[in-house]
Parts: sequence; C-alpha cells; structure tokens
Amino acid sequence: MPDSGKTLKDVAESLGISIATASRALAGQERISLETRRKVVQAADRIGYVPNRAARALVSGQTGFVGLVLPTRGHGFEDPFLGEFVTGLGAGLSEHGSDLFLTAVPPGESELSVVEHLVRDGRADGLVLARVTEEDPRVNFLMQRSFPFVAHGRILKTEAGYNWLDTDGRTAFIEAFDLLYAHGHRHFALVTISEPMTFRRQRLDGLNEAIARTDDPTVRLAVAASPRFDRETRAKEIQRLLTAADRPTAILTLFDGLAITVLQEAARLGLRVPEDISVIGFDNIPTAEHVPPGLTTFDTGIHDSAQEMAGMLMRSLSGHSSKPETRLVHPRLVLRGSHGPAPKN
Amino acid sequence: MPDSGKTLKDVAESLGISIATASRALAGQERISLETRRKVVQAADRIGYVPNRAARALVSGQTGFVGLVLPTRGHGFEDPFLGEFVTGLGAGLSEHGSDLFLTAVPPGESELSVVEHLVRDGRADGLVLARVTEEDPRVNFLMQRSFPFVAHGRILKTEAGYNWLDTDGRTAFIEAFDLLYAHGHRHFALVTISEPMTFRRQRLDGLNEAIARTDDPTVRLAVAASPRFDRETRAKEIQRLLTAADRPTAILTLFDGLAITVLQEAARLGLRVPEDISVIGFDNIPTAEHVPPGLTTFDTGIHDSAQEMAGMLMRSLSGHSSKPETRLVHPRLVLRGSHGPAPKN
DNA sequence: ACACCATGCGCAAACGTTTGCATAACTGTG
DNA sequence: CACAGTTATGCAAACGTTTGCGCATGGTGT
Repeated sequence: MPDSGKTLKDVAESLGISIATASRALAGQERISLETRRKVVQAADRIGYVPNRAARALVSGQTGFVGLVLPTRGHGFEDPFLGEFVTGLGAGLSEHGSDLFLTAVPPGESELSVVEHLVRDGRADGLVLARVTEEDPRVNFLMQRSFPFVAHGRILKTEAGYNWLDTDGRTAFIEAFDLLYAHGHRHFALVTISEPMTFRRQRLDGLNEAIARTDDPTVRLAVAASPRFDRETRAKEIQRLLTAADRPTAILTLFDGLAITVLQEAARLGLRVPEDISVIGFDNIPTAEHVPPGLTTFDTGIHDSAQEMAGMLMRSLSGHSSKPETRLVHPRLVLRGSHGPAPKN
Repeated sequence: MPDSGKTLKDVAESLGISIATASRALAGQERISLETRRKVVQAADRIGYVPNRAARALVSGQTGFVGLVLPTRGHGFEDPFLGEFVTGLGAGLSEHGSDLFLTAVPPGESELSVVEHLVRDGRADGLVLARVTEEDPRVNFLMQRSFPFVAHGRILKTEAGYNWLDTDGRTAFIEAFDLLYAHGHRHFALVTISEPMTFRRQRLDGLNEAIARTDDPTVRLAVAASPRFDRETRAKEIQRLLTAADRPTAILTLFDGLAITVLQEAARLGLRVPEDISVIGFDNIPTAEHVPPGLTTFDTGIHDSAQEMAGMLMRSLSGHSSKPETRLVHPRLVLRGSHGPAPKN
C-alpha cells in the first residue's frame, strides 16, 4: 500500500503541460520539440517518476514479463539443471529489459492447466518451457494459440513450427559409444528413466544407431529404467544390472545423477571404476568433477543455452522474425576418470 | 498480441447483467444473490474468462508478484544456495497464489538502484532479499519506505524492525569448534571471504567465542580470506595456509565451496584427510556427500527456510501481523569423513 | 495575399478491473 | 396499504498509461 505514486500527471503539472505530451516526450519517438523533451526528462528525473507497470501493461498489452512454469518436485531442485537454466534465462532477458517469473505448479494441477491460465490472464508476454515431453500438450496448446514461447527440447512430431533449443543427445551418445567401443567394450548398458521425455528417446536412438553402425554382433545392450525421481527403485535397478551374471562393462547414463548412483552402487559391490566398469554421465553437474574417480560426462553449457533461448524469445516477441528459430547444441565430452579400457577376461 | 480477451464484459453481456455485478459475484464477498453468483461463475467458466492481471493490479495496487533481485555473478550459480532458495520461495508463494519474479542486476548497476526502481514501478507487492551485508543499504531503504519485504540474513544494527530469517552460524561454528577441540585439535584455521557479509562476521564471532570459552592458551587461529568468487586467489590463500611452517590441523570454512577447495589443495600437497587435517564445510551442497572422504558440514535446510520466508512475507502483506517476524534456524551438523582426531606429533 | 503543409501540443477515449453510491426490488411490520 | 429496512443490482468514477485525432501556430510555396 505504500504507493510512492509519482505519476505522469505530477510530471506534467510541474511543467504546466499535458499528460499526453509528457508521455510522448518520455517515449522518445513521437513528434515533440527537443526543448520540451529535455524539460520533461529532466523533470521526471527530479521528481523521481517511474512509469507504472500495471497501467502500461493494461493499455499496451505488454507486461515485460516472461514466465517459466516449474513443477514442484518435492524438495528443491532434484535437477541441478534448473539453477543454471534460470540464471541463464534471467541474464538473457535482462539484456532486453524483461523479467523472468516462476510459477510453481500446485501439487494437484497439471502443467498444462497452469500454462493455459497464464496465457489467458495476460501475465506474460511469452513463455519458456523446459523438460519437453514427446507429445507435450503445452507445446501444442501454445502453438495453436500462437502464443510466443521458446522451449528447451523438442516434441516428436514437429521439429520446426516453434522456437526451440535442444541438446544434441543423439550424436553425444554416438560419441560416447564410439569412445567406449574403441576401448574394447562390447557389453553395454543404458541407465535411463521411465518418463517419455524426448531427450530419452533421442539418446537411445543415438546409441542404437551407433551400435548398428558397428555391425558387430558381439555388441550387447542392457537397459535399466526407473522413474526419474524415485531414488529407491533407481538404486535397485542399478544393483540388478551390476550383479547380473553377464554384467556390462560399460554403462551409459541419461544424466549425471544416474551415473553417480552407478558409481556408488559399484563401490558398494566392490567393483572398481574404471578397471571393472566404465561409466559415462551427462550434464556435467558440479559434483561430476569431485566424485571419484571423476565422472566422464558431457557438458551442455546450459547457462549459455538458456541465455540464447531468452534471445530467441525476445526476437519472436518483437515480431522481427516471424519464422521460428531452432538451435541444436552439441554437448562437449569431458574426459575424466570414470572410463577406461574394457577389462580382459 | 494474441490477446485471448475474454473480459468481464463478455461474461456480463452473456447473462444480461452489469459488469459490476459480475465482478462482485466472482469476488465472492459482496452481497449478491446466491442465484446470480452461481450463474456468473458458471458462465465465466463456460466462456473461459480469466481476470486480467494488469487491470486488477492497476486498481487494487496488488500485483500478485514478489520480487527477488539476483546479482548476475558471471555464469550461473556460483552459489548452489540460490537454486534451493528459489524453488523454496516459489513453493511457499504458490500456496498463497503469488508468483516469484527474478530480476537480474545489470552489470553496471547497483543492487540498491534496482530495488529502488522495483519499489517505485509497482511491479511487486513485496520483495525478498538474499545475501544481506552488514550495513545493507537495501534493507535500510525498504524499511524507511516501509515496503514489505523479508530478508535472508540480518544487518548489524537492527535485529528486529523487519522480517528476517537467518541461519545461526554463530552456534554452528561453536559446535564445530567444540567437536574439533574434543578431537584434540589446537591449531585452527578459518577460510573465509573478504566481503562484509553478515554471516561471515557471525560465524567468526562464534568461533572466537568458542575459543575464548576454552580458556586454553595453546589454541591458535589462522585466517585466510579471499574474494568470494575469485577462485584463483582462493586457491593461493589456501595453499599458503597448508604449506605454512605451523600448518593448522583443523580447518573451518565459511561454506562448502571453500572446503572443497581445501580438500583439493590438500590432495595436491599429499596431505591426508582426515589423518593430517580435518576440514568442515557449511551448507551441505550436493557435492559434499560425494567428494572424498565425504565432507563434514552443516545442513541449513535452505529450501524449507525459503518456503517459510515466503510465508512470513505473505503474512506481512496481508497486514495481519504488523510486527515483523524473525526466525533463527539452527543448522544440523552432518558428520562425514573429513574430520577426525588431531595428528600426534 | 492566399492556400498549404509540417510541427508541436492537448483532448479524450481506451485498456479491464474494483468499488462507493444510488436505486430498485423485495420483505415484513404496523 | 404505507413505510422502513434489507437486499440485490446498476451507474460511473477511478487506477495510470498510451494514442488517434483535432487544433493551433508558424513557415513555405505560388
């Protein structure tokens, strides 16, 4: 309630001019004498006038806000991803004078309904979507309403038609496989999640593609999937993998969190990394550097990606380019200690 | 521009009633016949009416937004702290129907000027402050304008007078010291930062208090400080500490990031942890669990704290309690492998 | 001298709500 | 049946801005 309340009216009155003139003078574009413009700017500065966002939004339809919908996944970020992502976006948006707002999805509700609500109440000029699923209803909804947005990740069907930036998990997994294959590994495993996230499919595709390309019938692949945030079954699945009679020697994982669990379970079972098994992660979270023997993984440069996404969205907001932009980012392989030659036996 | 645009007027017209009546029916408080209320709610639902935030904000002065000012500290979160903090706030605010927005501080500008601007343009109903410094100008500015806010951390002078939640670093450091002292350590070091953050002072005070209380003249304390985000001089300072003739056997650090650097430098110098030196961190970041030999540290429950801060702010917004709330959270000591008995010599 | 145009400014409407006040309709009482 | 009291509804102002339009003013061309 402590409305500071210096309005355009105050500025105008202090100069004996009309509100309209003051508004135009500050806008800077309209036909206004240089003289008055100078005076108005000066007066505004002296009085401490700051334009009211709500009023401006009401008439212009532009809020200066970009929204990000966050699932409330129990406590905090299971995903270290989000921290970098949010600051990257914030940095990118601030370059264009916009702010980022987060809205948490209440436990009961669906992400889609939250997005629908957001679009309708005019809270945001544009939206950012993270964690796109294969048939993400949010993407389809926003495209249909032609509401400006940018997504991290692709849906299956349409690769264009909207602004997206994605990590090229396919080629990354090919690279990882080739590395391990070159090290003599023939018995692989993939630790993945059960949810239908597009990146899961992409990486699996890459892996299968690489395997097919070797045309080597001795190559085998086991898969262990568990719900993304279910630590318990995750650990169980990995144990199953590591204690199987035909234990794999090379383990690819969908993201570092899974790889770290693999390292832990391996340690518990007395398996040495990388002598007995090689493990490769994805994302290069901070812990990857410190968990022994150092996790070989892919750096996705998520901060910069998010910043670029902000730019994509702002461009599509300003209406300059009506064509959607798309960008595929190639992650960088970070070699550490968790991979090595296949054990001989 | 794709303004969905179902307004109150649409709802009213579809029922042949006035806008005012429709508004009141949806507000739910006013004297309205149960009959019309039912009809209006139903019509609104059918049409897909969602109240326009900007218009509502303009007249009511309430935006439904709470702001958080983020320093853009190079790339991403140097601070794992912020990730948890942001989601905690988001969760807490969503319970009350508010959203959190982040505004990054542009490189040139000061945090204070951003805050001033925020307060004036009516973007937010309230503000959240993080990383409070000893004489934080933001706190003083907001108190003086009696703008609703809640801060994580205290300024030096006033401990009441505004809503704050703080981690009790003083008693935590006493606890840490006592633990190490009981293990026979007599030669201590504190690795800290150069910035005048209040929590730095609090923890140092705690440490000095604990030392004084032993009344043991053989206890010594060395201090190594470096700029918070300057990795290089940080490493140098720590090296200096570890290679000194009278190398300390127990090292307390202001936060886990510093502790991890200590562990790294110790490893590089061939020092064993905890046999040669004990190291204790603060914050219990995810990496703490995985960095060998496991970092003994304090868990601050920052997610829950942030969520509670959201509650404090919302209460002060609703004007229920005009008195500021304050809360001191005691961090929980997490025992891992990085501390042990003092080496004999 | 006239018409004409460019320039600089003001008036007032509009954006979609909320809300104080007036008014209409209804209820019960004498 | 009149009156007061209650209840439900409508009218219109207000929030602070932007912007289309019109109106002066003064300069330029013929």
